[in-house]
Formats: sequence, C-alpha cells, structure tokens
Amino acid sequence: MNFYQLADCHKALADKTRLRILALLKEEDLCVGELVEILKMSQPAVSQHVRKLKNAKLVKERRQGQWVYYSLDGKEYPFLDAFLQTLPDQSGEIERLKAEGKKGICN
Amino acid sequence: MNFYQLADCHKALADKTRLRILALLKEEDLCVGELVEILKMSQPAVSQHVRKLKNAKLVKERRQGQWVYYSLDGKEYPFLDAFLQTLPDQSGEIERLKAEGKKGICN
DNA sequence: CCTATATATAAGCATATTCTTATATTGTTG
DNA sequence: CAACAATATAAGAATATGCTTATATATAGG
Repeated sequence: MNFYQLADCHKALADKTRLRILALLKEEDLCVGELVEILKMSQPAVSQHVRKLKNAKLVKERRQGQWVYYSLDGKEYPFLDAFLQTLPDQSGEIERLKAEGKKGICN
Repeated sequence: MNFYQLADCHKALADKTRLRILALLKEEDLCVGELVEILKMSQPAVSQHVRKLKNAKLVKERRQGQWVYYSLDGKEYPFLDAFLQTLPDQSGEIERLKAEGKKGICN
C-alpha cells in the first residue's frame, strides 16, 4: 500500500463522527436510521459519512429490503484491528437505542 | 482517549507528506534541512508539516545547535507501532541523501 | 555586535471538508 | 400503479487544510 492510499484511509478516520460510527459498528451492524438516532445528526450527514467509510473500504454495506446495514470491513488494513480496540466503548449507546424501543427499526 | 483526540491524531496522519516524514524518521532522526532535501518541498511547507506531527505528539524535537532534529514519538498511541510497520520502506531515500553527501548537513 | 544559517511563523490564496436544504432513487405495500 | 419509507445524491455555504511568499526568531562564528 502506498502513501497516497494510506493517507486516504486516514482521511476517512480523521473525523470524530466517523470514528463513533466505527465504534458503534464494532458492537453490531446498524442501518442508517439507527445511526441517525444514536448520533443525533441529519440523515444526509450520516449517509455522507458512511459513504466515506465505504469508499475507504472501512465498512461494507448489505441491503436488506428497504434498509441498508453497515458493518465493519477493512481487512486490507493490517493495522486496523489494533486501532479499533482503542475506540471508546459504545455499548451504552446501543443499549439506549434498545431501551427506547428504536433498535430494530430495520426489520 | 476520546473521539476528538483520536480524530486529531488521524488528521495528522491523513496526509501523504506527513506519512512519508514518519516513514523517514523510522529510519533515523532527521533535521528539517534534510527533510527538505528528501521531500523536495519548500522549507516552510516542511516546517508546517512537522509542526502538525509535533502537535499531535507523533514526533518530538531536539534542538542541537542551530539544527532541530525530529524523531518518532507517539508512545501514547498503542496502535501506532502496528501502523508504522505498514509504511513503505524509505531507506533508499536516506541512502540517496548520503550518496549525495547531504546527510550530515546538521553537524 | 554583525552577519550568515537553520528553522519557525504569518498572511493570503486555492482547494477540500462537512454541514444544510432540496431532490432523486430504491424498495415496500395497499 | 400510487403513496410511503429508507437511503442516496446534489448544490451551496462555512470552515479547514496545504501550499506560497515574506518575515521573524534563534544560534554560531568571526
């Protein structure tokens, strides 16, 4: 991997919202609507962030009906696992989503 | 470490010139003038890049006479070593500098 | 001191990034 | 098919980034 590609990967990682998304996807796959709920950001903003992560091959998508689930990818980055481990735990956010009955919008 | 700090760290890593500088410093400590020679960029541009790396605590500086040497730091980032290992080898650039008699400007 | 050398900082411009709002696309369902 | 729901894309504005040129600061040596 050359410097250009490595820089592009880190551009995708150089935003706190996208890091939160990765930390959330570490817990479990989520659809855009769930991310919108958790992050309390507009839907287009979230879509644009996941697109950048997808372009950087840090996440992959899987369409399921009218929903699109995102999950962690990044197999081609051997350093990524070590980094993901340092992300703050976001399980509380997922719990909150479930507590509010908003997990499983995408069903 | 929170998301802000982690994003800031990755902003520093999100530039191909700064990644090259880290790859070079992996080989050996270098002063600004040597980096200018290798990178073939203006001195202010290089200074500004190393400043960003320093602010992100990815490198540290050590003044020696009129020269300032930079070296790798980043102890506080547990994921950094794994990443540095994936950087393309730059030993050839150092060799070239020496071959041209320009290594040791800073002595 | 005075000058030269090495490095840092400042200001300004071009481009990139990240939102917002508006609209398009895709899939579901009656 | 029509109407709705989920997501994506586009255009535009505000801010950030990375260069340039010009200038400031710091150290060495006569």
